[in-house]
Amino acid sequence: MPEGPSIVILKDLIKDLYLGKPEVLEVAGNAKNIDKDRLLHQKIIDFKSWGKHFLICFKDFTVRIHFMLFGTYLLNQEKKTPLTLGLVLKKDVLNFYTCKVDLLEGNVKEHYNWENDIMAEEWNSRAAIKKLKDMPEALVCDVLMDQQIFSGVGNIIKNEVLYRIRVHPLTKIKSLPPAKLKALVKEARNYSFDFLKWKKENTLSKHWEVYSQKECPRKHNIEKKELGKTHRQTYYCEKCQKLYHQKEK
DNA sequence: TCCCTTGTTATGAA
DNA sequence: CTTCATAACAAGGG
Repeated sequence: MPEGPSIVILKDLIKDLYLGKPEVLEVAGNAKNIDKDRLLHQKIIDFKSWGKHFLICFKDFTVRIHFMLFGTYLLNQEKKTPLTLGLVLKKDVLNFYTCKVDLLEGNVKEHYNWENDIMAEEWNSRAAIKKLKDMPEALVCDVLMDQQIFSGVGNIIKNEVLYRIRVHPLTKIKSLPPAKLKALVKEARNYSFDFLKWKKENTLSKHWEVYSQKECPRKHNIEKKELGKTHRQTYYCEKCQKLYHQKEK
């Protein structure tokens, strides 16, 4: 569920149902961070996504849903786990489980910059490159997960992008040849759209080249280690992916 | 049954 | 004050 492309699937699914502005007829769920009465009898004016955030926009505020690691949603269905937020609309019921819910006041555009949403039309690769150049000591496995640079990229995308560009996860930004830096930014977006396509086809895992794999496409052994600041699992091929070192003067 | 994870934040140490 | 590391939380699949 949680990486950016999956949120786009949810947004598209719901947007297709509602060309108009549905009114919230009932609000259910145990979400504590928000005053549910705020939503009652209000019209939803838009559904948006930003990175891993799903946004339900009202005139004066926006409800933000973050699915974290285990979050799910159901359309016109229920399940046994406690409901975090349920919205009853005229035609449909939207149920969200195991997610974090927040209310953002005012215009949603004041809260987000879509230039760093990896899935957005507004995506700005030059801005991403500039931010990367400002953190020369950072590791490539960490920067890909940085939501201020690549909003929407998660652990799967991180691993697959690094394999695609044949760069070792422990390479520092300052050591990356310029062409590889560009490729990093370009593939972060490219792979995210492949992820979107394959997720819709239900073939995502079939296309993994390193993530959760035992060997890479060239039949080399895959390493699986907790790397980077956050110690997230990193899958990579020592033979295919090059560890760049900055040249000593 | 146990182990693992598409993620983030609160907390406290340094 | 800031930065960093660790703990905490969650549900379902293999």
